[in-house]
Amino acid sequence: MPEWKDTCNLPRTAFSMKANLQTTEPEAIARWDAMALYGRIRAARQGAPLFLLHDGPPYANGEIHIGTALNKILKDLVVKSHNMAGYDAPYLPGWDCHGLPIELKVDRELGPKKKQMSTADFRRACRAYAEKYVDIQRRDFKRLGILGLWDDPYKTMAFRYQASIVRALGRFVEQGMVYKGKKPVHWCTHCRTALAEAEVEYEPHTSPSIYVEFPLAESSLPELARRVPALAPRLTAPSAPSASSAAPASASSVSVLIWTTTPWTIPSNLAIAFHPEFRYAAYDVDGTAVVVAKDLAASVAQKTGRAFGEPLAEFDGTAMERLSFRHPLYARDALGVLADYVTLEAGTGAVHTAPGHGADDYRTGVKYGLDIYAPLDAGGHFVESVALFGGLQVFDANPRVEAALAERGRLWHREDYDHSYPHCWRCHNPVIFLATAQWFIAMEAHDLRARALSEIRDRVRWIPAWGQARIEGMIANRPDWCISRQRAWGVPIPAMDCTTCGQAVLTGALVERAAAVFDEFGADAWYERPVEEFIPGGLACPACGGTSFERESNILDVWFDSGSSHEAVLPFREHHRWPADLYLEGSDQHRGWFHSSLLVGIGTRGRAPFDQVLTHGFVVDEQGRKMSKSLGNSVAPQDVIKQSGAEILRLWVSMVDYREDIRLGKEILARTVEAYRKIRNVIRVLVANLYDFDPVAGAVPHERMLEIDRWALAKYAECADRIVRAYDDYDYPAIFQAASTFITVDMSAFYVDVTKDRMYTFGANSEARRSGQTAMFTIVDGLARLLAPILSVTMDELWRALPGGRAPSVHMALFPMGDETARLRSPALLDRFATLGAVRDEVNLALEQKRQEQVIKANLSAQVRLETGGEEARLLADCRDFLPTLFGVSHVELVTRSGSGPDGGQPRRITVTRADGVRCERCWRFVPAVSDEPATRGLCARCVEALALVAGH
RNA sequence: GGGCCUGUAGCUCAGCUGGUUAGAGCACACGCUUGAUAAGCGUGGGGUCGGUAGUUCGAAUCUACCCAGGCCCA
Repeated sequence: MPEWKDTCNLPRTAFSMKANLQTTEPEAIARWDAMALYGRIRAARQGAPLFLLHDGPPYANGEIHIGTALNKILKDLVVKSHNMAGYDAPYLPGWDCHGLPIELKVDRELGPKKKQMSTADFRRACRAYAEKYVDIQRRDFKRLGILGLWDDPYKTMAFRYQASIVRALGRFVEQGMVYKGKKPVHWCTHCRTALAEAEVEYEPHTSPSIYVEFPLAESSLPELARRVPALAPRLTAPSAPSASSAAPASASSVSVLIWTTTPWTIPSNLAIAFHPEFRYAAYDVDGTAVVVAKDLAASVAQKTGRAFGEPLAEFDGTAMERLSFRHPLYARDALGVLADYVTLEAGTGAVHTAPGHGADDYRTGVKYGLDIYAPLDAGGHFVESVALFGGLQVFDANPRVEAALAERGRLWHREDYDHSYPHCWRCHNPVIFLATAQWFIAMEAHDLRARALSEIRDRVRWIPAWGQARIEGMIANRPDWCISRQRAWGVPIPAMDCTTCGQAVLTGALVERAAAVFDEFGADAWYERPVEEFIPGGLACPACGGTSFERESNILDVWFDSGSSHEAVLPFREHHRWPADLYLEGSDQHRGWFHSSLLVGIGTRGRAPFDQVLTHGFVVDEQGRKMSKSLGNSVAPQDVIKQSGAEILRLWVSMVDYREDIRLGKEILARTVEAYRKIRNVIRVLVANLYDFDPVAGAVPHERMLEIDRWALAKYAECADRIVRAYDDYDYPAIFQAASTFITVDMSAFYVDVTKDRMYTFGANSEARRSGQTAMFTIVDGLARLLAPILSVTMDELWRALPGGRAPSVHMALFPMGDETARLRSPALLDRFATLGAVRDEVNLALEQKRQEQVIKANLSAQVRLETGGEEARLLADCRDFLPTLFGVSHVELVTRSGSGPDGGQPRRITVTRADGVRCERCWRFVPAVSDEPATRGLCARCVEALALVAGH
C-alpha cells in the first residue's frame, strides 16, 4: 500500500520555522555591506522626490542604550518606508563629539599626565576618545539592521563641520545678535576655575545663618503709605545706619527682614525678593514695623528671640515691588522685586538677592535690569574698592560681615546651619556662585524670539501636536542664550581681547578668518597657530584703537555645535538640501536639539531648518518607572540582540505607541518573540506552498481564480493600503495591528486552513491549486515588502526564498500600492465573505458543542445540516459546493426555508452529526464510497482523479 | 514647586467630534489535530476603562481635584 502522504503536495521550504536570528542577522548585514545596498538604493531612487530625515547626532561617549536603539530604529522605519514608497530618502548618520562628558572621561583616563599636556594635545586625546566611541556605536547601529551612509557619517569635530559652526556663529555676530555680558557660574576659588554642574559634588557643610534687617528707604515711604494705608500712621523717616551706634532703629520705622546662609554676599546685595502670591504682614517689634511672610512670622520671632505682636497690616508680596530698602552696610538701596522661587519653607519670605552670586538672583536681576554685581577676583577676594572687606577672601569675610551688621544693629540673629552645599569635585573646597564674563545671543535682537515663535506656530508641524505648546513655552520664557563655556574640548569662540584696554572684540571678519583656518587645520589651530593668522587686516579695538590682541579661551556651548548641524551638513552632502523635512528625537530635545537648531536656523537663514518634528517618549520598565542602574531594571539592547535578535527589538519598536513612554521588560520581550514567531510561521506556510510555483508560467489570471482566492487578494489589498497609509502617518502600531490581524485571523485561522485540502490533495498543476498559489504568491510577495522596514532581515530572507525574478534585496523594492493593489480590491467579495465568516463562526460553535459531547472529533468527522432562509440562503446556495471546505467538514446539507431565516427574524438552525460514509485515506474526508482498484484502493473519486493527473504527466 | 504629557483585560494596542451588553492579537485554561508539528484549529474565562466629585437623559470619551508615573525646568 502506497504512503498516500507522499502523493500529496505537502508544503516544503528553506524558510525555516526557527529564525536563528543570531546567525542570520549578521549574515544579512554582511551581505548588505558586500553588495553596497545603501548606495544601490540611492542610485535606484536618484531623481525621485527627496525626503530628508536629518539625523540628530548621539553623543560619542559610551555604549548605546535602549533609548538610542529606539531612536535609531524609528528613524530607520521612517527612512526605509519612504524609500519603499518611492522617495529618495537618504540617511546620513551623525555624531556629537565635543563637550564636557568626553573631556571629563579623558581627564580621568590621563590622570596626572594631563598637567604636562598642552591644550592642543589634550584635545587630540579627546578626539581619539570620541573616534573610538563613534566606531563602537556605529557597529551597534549597523547590528540593529539600520541602513545608512555608515562609511561617511557627519561628526561635529570634523574640520569642515567645525568651520561651519563658526560660520553659523558669524551670521549672528554680523547681525549684532551676540554680546558679552555677565552670568554667575559655579566657581572654585581654590582651583580658580569655572565648574560645570557635573563637576560639583554636594557635601554636608556648616554655614552661618543670619537674619538681617533692611530698613525701608525714605523715598519709598509715600508709595508704601499709598499701597498699604493701614501702615501710613507709622511711616516716618527710618534711622540712618550708623557705624558708631548699636542702638535699635527709630520707633517709627519700617523694615524688612531677610535670611541668608552666605553673609559674604551681603556686600553684593542689590535686591530683596518677595513672592507675588504670598501674604506678608508688618509686626510691631520693639517699635519697628517689621515685614515678613505671615506664615513665617512665628518661626522668625522664635529664632530671633523678639516679640512679634499682632500684625499691624497685611498685604500681598506685590505691595513690595519696586520699593527701595536701605542697604544695611552701604549708602545705597536694595530694590523690592517679585520672584516665584521664594518659599515658605525657611527664612522670612523675603529673599536677599545678589545677582552676581546666584542663579535665581541672576535671573531676577536681569528681569529688573540690575547690575550683575560680583566684585571678586578669581581667587574669591573682594576687590579693593569694596568698602570694609577689600582684599578679604569670601569665606574669611563671613564673620567680618556679621560683625559689621551687628555693629549697625542690623543683625537680628546668627546661628550655625547644616546643609548640603556644592563642593569642587577636584579639591573638595566649597564653591561659590560668581558672575563671570560670558558671550550671549540676545533673544530680542533681530526679533529672534518672536521669529522663532512664529516658525513654531505657523510653519512647523509638531507630532504629536502638544510638542508645539512645549517648545513654545520654552522659547517664550528662556533667557538670552549663553553660548560660551570655559572648557577645552570644543569649538573656540574666535574672539580677541585688546591687550591695551581689555575690550573684547568679535566681528564677522574675525569669525571668517577663523573659519578659513579651521577648514584647513581644524579648530585645534586656535591653540597652536600664531595669533596673527586669526587677525584680519585692519582690525582695531573699537574702544581704544589698539591693534594688539590676544585670543580668548572660551569655547562654544555644544548645543550650538549640534544646533548647527543643518548648516554643516544639509547644504554640502549628496541627496541633501536645506531645510530638512523631518527631525525625529526624544521629547527631551524640545529643550535640546530642536530648540538650538531652530534658533541657529533663524539666525543663519531666517527660518526653521525643519518642516516636521516627530518626538518619541522614553523607555521605562514594565511598571512604568524610569530605567536606572540603581533599580537594576535596565534592558540593554546588546543583551536583547544576543538573546532574541535585533528583529525582536525592531518589532517591539514598531508595535508600541512611541509617542508616550514605552515600557520594556521580560514579559514584553517574551510577547514580542511570540508575535514574531506567529508572523514567521504563517508566512512560512505561505511560501512553503509555493515550492513548485512559477509566478510567470503558473499564475492564474485574476478573473479565473477561485472566489476565495480572489477574496484573499481583496483582503490583502485592503491590508496593504492600510499599511502604506500608516507608514505615511508614522503610525507604526497600526501597521502591526493590521498586519497581525491579517496574518493571524484572515490567513492562518481562515484562508490557509480552508485552502489546505485543495493545496495538498489536488493535482499539483491543477488550475485550482495554481489559483491558490497565485494568491499566496501575491500576498507573501507583498507582505515581504510591507514588513521590510520593520523585519528587515527576516523579510530580506523571505524575499530570497520567493520564486520569480526580483530586485537583489527587498529594500530596493517598492511597496505594493497604486494599481498593484487597486486591481485586487473588491468590496463586494469582502461583504460576501463577511457573511460566510459569520455562518462559519456559528457552525464552529455547533461543532465544538458536539466535540465536547464526544459525538465528533476532528471537523472532517462531522457533517452539517444547515437550515436558513432569505438573502443568506441564496448566498449559501450560490456557493453550495464550497460549504464543506468553508466549514472544514465532510458534508453539508443545505435546507432553504422560504420566507424565514435571519432576515425574517428566525435564527438559522445548525445540526451537527457524525459524518456518513467512509474515510478517504488520502484526503481524510468522509465520502459515500471509495475506490476498489488495487492501485487506488481506499481513495475517493477526487483523489483518484488527482493521482491520474500526476501519472498523466 | 512650575511647564508639557501619560494611566482601557497578564502584555501590546483599537475604541472619531460623549449614545446599545468596552473590542483585537498575544498570553492563560480546556478540547481537537499530528499532512504548518518546539507548529496548526476550535471553544472559554478574564476589564468597577488609575481614583473621587461634578456636567449631562446618558461618559472610557467633557470639567475639577487627588493618586501613580515620564520628560524638561527650578
